[in-house]
Amino acid sequence: MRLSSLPIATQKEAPADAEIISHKLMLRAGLIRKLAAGIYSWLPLGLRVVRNVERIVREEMNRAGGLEVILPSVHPGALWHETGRWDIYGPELLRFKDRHDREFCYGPTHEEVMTDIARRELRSYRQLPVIFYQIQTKFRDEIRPRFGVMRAREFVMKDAYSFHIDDASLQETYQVMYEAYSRIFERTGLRFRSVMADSGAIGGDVSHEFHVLADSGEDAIVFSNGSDYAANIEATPAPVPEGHRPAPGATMEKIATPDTHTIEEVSAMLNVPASACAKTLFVCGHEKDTVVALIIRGDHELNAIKAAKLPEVADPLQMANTAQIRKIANSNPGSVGPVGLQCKVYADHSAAHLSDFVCGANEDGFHLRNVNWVRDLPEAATADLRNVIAGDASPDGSGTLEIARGIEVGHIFGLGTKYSAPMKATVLDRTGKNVAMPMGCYGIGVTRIVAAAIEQNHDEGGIIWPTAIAPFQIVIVALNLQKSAKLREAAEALYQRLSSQGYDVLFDDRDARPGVKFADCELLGIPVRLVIGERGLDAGTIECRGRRDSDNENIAMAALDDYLRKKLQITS
RNA sequence: CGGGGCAUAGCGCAGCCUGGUAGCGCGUCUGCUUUGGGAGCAGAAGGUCGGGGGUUCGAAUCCCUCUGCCCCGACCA
Repeated sequence: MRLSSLPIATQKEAPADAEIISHKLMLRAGLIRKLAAGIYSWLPLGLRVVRNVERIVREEMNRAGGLEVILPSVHPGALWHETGRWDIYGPELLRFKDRHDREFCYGPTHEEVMTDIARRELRSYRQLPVIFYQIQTKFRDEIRPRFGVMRAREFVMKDAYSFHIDDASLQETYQVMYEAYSRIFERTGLRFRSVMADSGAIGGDVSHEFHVLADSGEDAIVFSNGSDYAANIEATPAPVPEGHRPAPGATMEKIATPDTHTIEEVSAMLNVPASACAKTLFVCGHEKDTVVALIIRGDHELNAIKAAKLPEVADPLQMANTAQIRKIANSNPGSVGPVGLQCKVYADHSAAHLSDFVCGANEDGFHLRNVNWVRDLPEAATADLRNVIAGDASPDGSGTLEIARGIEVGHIFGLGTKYSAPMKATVLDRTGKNVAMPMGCYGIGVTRIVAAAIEQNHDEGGIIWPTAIAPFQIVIVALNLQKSAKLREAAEALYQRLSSQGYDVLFDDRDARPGVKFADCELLGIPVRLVIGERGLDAGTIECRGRRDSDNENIAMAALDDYLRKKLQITS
């Protein structure tokens, strides 16, 4: 592509509403443009990256035995009623009606549609297992779209679904897909990690997530320094304290703590560590108008996924509002505690292990000190309610846990018959009996990978694309073309030659000053830059520089092919 | 959804408090000069100040309302 024919100008300043680096750079480089909140257009350079990611995904899906399809993005509501998800999916499901007043939705995921295909087409165990996949636009009406295409409402996803005669076959395919995913992310050139995950709303028992590692990631992922244990923090069990709870010491006393609301403030005022405080959180109960109290040690954080699994607690987790808290605790948030509560109380294992702890007194401006379970309040039901913290023992018993940030770009699930049973997607087994097919589903956020790649790979100058997904492998910068016909001929010839050799080449043939061209090269992040100027022309050399290099290399024209092969070593 | 904020040229912003002919930087266009790290000079185009309503002789500015967008939020107990 000739840059002179691309009518998209790069920008020095990013729009004020872009917050994270990938969003800013994508806008400045002209990869995307916003149409509405969470809805983006992909411009030529951005689309090339998307297509490269898609190509890798498609190749590996095909290699894993997947069959590509394209399913409709608009779904009849009736299909979603069959599985009950029309009612439980919530406002993220974009619903609308056609001219006949019939219900439809824009597909946020395609289990229903895929299962409908399966139940129509699949008749016999002899046809199984089968993997269908598609690469297609999804829409999820996110509460708060943000971070550009990272958390967009409309996005491109690869979703695959597998159908099986039994769980053993599902597990086999699950493993195949796990390996395919690992290859996909290796081939993108990104640093990634697979972790065990909570299967969440989609259901099933086995589940792994694939995360691109980046400090700006929204997810916390946990791994052991003593084993290969790795999991999403949501799914990591916290260790249960060992040994007996220390015996109660001094008598419980009430102390005035005016204007002291947070654990930090309380622990500073009373000069006790946060780990000797108990914080009380009220969440909405499963039964209407009930609340449940959750007690967590002061230095710990509530894990919403774990809490929502408690039988008395509403799923998804919803915090009680101030009015509900006042009603049950007789005080405002900031002074609440577990002593004397009339509602169901759960204590995290670590909180249940506390003796002589500090907590709110259920009276505004007061806290209690030297509080003890059994002696001062009934023993609470215990559960794992907290996020693990760095240094906790690994759940598999070897090593301690460390925490890193990640961007979730892939997720695979063993679904079982969660969809096939209600939708009656059955086949005949060897004995001639109808059985519901266990299913797996496997997703990759194609457009999110593009943003994640930038989050992980950028510098002050701009994007640094991994070669495999870069919009172009090579950029030819021709300096002062207008001054020398000879220079122009040489640049043209090089562009033609490299293009015909199969390289994706961007030719900066604009009549712009050198500084402008160099700055754009860095912003666009093309892996290899070749500069043609008067300097090397007569000497028969060309100036080469990798995007991450700090210096130029002058390569003899004859040696250019070797240089490029080495620099761009493309894995496949 | 709750709370906060913003909306003025393609992008970034000022002007608003204290009402009186809409500005700056970048970008764009023309010309000349310049040409190895986002050039200089001269000129130009481009805005119904998000929409609607009100107050006023007069509204970007004050008031009401609608819309759009952004940020924060279940981690405060």
